[in-house]
Amino acid sequence: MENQFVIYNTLTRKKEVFKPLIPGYVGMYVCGPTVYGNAHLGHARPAITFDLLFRYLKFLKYKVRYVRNITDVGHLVADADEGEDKVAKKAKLEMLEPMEVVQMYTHDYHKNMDLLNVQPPSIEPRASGHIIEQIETVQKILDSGYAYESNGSIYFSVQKFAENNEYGQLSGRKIEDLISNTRELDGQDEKNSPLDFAIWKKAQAEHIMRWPSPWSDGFPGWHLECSAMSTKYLGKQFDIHGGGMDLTFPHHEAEMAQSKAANGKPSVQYWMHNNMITLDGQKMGKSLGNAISLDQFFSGEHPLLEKAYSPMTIRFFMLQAHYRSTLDFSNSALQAAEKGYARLMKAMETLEKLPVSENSSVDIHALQDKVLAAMNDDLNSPIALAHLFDAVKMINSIHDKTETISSKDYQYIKSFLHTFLYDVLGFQKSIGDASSGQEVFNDVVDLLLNLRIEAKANKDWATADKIRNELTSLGFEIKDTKDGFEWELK
RNA sequence: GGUCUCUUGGCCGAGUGGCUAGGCAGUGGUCUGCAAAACCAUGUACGGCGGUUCGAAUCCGCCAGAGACCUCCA
Repeated sequence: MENQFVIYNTLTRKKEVFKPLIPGYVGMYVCGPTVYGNAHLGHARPAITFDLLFRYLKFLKYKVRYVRNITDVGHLVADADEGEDKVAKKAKLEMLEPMEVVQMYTHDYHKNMDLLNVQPPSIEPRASGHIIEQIETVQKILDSGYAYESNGSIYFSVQKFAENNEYGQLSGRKIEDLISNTRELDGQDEKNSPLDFAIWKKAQAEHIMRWPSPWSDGFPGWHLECSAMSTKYLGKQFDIHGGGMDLTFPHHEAEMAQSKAANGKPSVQYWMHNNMITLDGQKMGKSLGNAISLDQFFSGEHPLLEKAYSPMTIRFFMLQAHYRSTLDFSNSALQAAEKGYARLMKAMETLEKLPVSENSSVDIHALQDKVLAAMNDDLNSPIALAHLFDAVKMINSIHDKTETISSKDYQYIKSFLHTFLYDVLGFQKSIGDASSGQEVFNDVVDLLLNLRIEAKANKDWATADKIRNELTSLGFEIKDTKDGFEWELK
């Protein structure tokens, strides 16, 4: 059976069979964070979505170059707005250097991505480290005739570009609609048309991040960095470009136009966009002031959070929804995810000690096919997970001896589940480091519980209950089993 | 205002023109001295009104509600 990997292409609004430009190799570019605030739940969505894609492509034996940028240029303006002299006169050292801000939040982002088990991309370029490339890109666009200079700034002429190129295709917009719907904004008089966007901007006096260029001391336009850096690391044409849906317009539309203007051909084969995380039905975003940071999720320190949620709970929560659907945050949804994830991981532990039989009563290949078919259908992780819960049922049934599995099948499915859950979905076992002190501690708890077994054997319920109750009050959870006990420290 | 999208059972969340998604909660059971945990089993659904069709929650139209983008945003 032919089972091809299909992905939804925003450009064509259809699912398409994925076929890389060069067989066996994939170039993908994803818009990373603008590092001016703590990483929040919204940042985790594209990171996890495209981490899944990255991992799955590697699982399919592609050699992948994954580029995810850090935007550290263009949006950073000195805090002292409104020309307040008192603030400006204060000692310079009391103000944060822009790069200090960038460093702080980049570190925060990386730390949280690690916790979420998001693999680092192959290359993580920073906009500030590619000013030269961006200036070159501006020059190329000027040479192509689709840009013009105005008062030291360079603007991209959308209407001129649209005369013999597509503009608006990605975001489904028409030039006429764009013209009639553009708002009146300040500082638009330099532009020939409100549709035009800056690719190089002359810096105002208060703008602290600035670089020399042939046109002015200034900084590159926001959309430009992605064109320049994707071209540099992936070539003029590459396979996949990803990002949040909110970036389709204007960012990606502009990027597409710039890249084509600079390179003469369309750059991206497949555009993929993840949907938003919502809070009470509204997009969660820093600018909306309703974003909950990942640090807060992991610590539980936020008025809206009933408790702390582990990074794996967040990861599981996201993968339980399709990446192109909005996903609504709530405590009950996260707690449901937490329990579901625990059940899945518990079954993975049970998997290690399954009894094998002569024959299998279960069809492990059918299971594997269903999981992979779901992934092949535009990364349908929720369906894949649904089938993995069938696997949970299967594992538990074999454990309870109501189903059987052959040794050969056992090795096969164990290997597949390990690969799929840990390498593709990126789940991790809960981190329980067994240091030597920990082992002694474990032995002591076992000792106490063995005493309890003896007490039980003697029908000394008072002692048995005392041991259990006291341990419980210390935060242990005691479970009696057929042949003994299990415990864990909550 | 323009463009587009969404509306699924107590909650989250898939999917499909006719065949049980799944998770959590609930209920019943197994296990247990009791309990907890675990495991097994299980119900309620597709915003409203029309239309197409042998058959629609799934396609079309209208209405209602919600959201996204149009400005920095994942």
